[in-house]
Amino acid sequence: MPPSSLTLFSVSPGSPEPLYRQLMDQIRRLVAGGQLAPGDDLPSVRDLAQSLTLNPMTVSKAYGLLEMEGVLQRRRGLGMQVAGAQGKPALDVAARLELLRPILERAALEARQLELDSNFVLELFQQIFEEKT
Amino acid sequence: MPPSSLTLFSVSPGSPEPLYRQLMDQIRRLVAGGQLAPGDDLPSVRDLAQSLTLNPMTVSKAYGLLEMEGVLQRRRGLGMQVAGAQGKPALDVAARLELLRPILERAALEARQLELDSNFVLELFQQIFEEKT
Amino acid sequence: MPPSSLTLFSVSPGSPEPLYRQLMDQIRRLVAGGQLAPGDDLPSVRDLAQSLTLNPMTVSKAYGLLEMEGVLQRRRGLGMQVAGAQGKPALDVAARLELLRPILERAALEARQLELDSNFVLELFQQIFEEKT
Amino acid sequence: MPPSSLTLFSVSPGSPEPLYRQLMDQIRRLVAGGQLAPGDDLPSVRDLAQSLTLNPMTVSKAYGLLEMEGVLQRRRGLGMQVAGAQGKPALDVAARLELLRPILERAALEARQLELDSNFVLELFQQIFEEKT
DNA sequence: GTGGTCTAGACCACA
DNA sequence: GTGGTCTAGACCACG
Repeated sequence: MPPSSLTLFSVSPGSPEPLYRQLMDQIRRLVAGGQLAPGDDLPSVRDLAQSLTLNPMTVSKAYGLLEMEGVLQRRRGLGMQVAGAQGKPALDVAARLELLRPILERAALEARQLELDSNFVLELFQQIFEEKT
Repeated sequence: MPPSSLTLFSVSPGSPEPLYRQLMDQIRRLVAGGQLAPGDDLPSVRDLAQSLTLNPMTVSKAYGLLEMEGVLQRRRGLGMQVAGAQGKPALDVAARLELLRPILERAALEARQLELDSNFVLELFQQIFEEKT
Repeated sequence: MPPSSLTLFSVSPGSPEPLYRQLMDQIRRLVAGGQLAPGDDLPSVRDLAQSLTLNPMTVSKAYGLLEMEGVLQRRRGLGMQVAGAQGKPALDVAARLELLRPILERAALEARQLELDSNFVLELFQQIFEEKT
Repeated sequence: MPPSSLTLFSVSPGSPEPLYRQLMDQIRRLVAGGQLAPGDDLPSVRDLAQSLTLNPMTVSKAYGLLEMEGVLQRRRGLGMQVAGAQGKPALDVAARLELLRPILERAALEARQLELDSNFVLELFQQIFEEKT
């Protein structure tokens, strides 16, 4: 159970989404996608806060709420780690797609409001998707 | 340019979305969808506020911000109306696609964190895009 | 004393400046510059209002205030005309330059806030000035 | 990034210019002139409101609009600060000149209505421009 | 009649 | 502590 890299994480201070919530969503996705596996250690509150230039309380709040959800578990004196198999089984593709649905709906809404053609939008999306891979 | 009906509008006070923002989104959509055409009058601040049981300032804030965006136009002493073609030079397709880029990048990021395959994601996106059209 | 042409006048509804005041300033300038000479007839309230798509009351207010200032004079049943020599003598160049000073100061202020070099600004100004002549 | 002093700010309640707009203009000028540098903190809404004996909402309105313009940046729970270089890509000279064009066109129009010679006008403009620098 | 500004005072979410 | 939202109610300029 290797410690997870700091480079997995990022937040956008400009977004209307609260910072602690951005973090929570992100960790949930990383766990669902398997990039954070059960037993993996998470970065310490202090390290992650420094790396993202956040207030440590913000990171702590995200960790705390995810612990309540059962996604993470606190091991006294050792930091947080991803909850084991008894917490939640890894999600299959269909379930992970469902997690993606909200943002796709929002993007589709914006595209329609911009009166954009489906083909152009899909093409741009594919291009963005692949270039950063 | 008939006055637009009060019945076009509604807000949900329970939503986390601020009331003035709900109104803005709604008006933008009505304009984009053609239910409010350039030159149409909007309900007066007071009428709309009363109809939605809102404070007039809340409506006024929405109107004011939409004026700054170029969606609406003030006619002094006469009320607001939907901005005509001269209001916005009408962005071309490429420019509008650029406006969409940020949310697509965010969606792509989330999809990658979920370890989802590009094909599945694009398919879901297309389906969402087209079903609501 | 020919009737003055409707084409001399214009207003910008988008400006923060009240419409009646825009009209007043404009007429004062046209009189100061000699394009409206003492004895010249002004367009009727109705004609001018229609030509500028203004409320006739707005035009009437401008005319009324200029009458109080002595710039215009009302001739019963015949409309307004530019006040004669006894009203105000034509302004010399220095005086007319003074009337221009406020907007030049405002333009200079904006240019400085934009950190623009005096040479570039003057060049653009000259170009604009001459192309529309 | 030191907190900016309260003593930098002032408003005149007697002016026809709205208070929030006076504040906006002042902050824009302070930023343009370098007295407020990117990264500097602004006084808190409450502090500035008390110092100017304004309602906090008035200050908040000014801050909010400047944020929309990209001049200021919100740091949640920490207050506002002057937007950094990444906020605005810093317009080049040509683009900034374009922002100046509307007022120069208006000034040229007024000058023509006053039947003023281009040389006199440019000379006065240059004089005004340079004396206040 | 229209919208715009301002105040006072309350409540909320975020860090 | 920070800013954001909303209300109630007042006053103003404009048309």
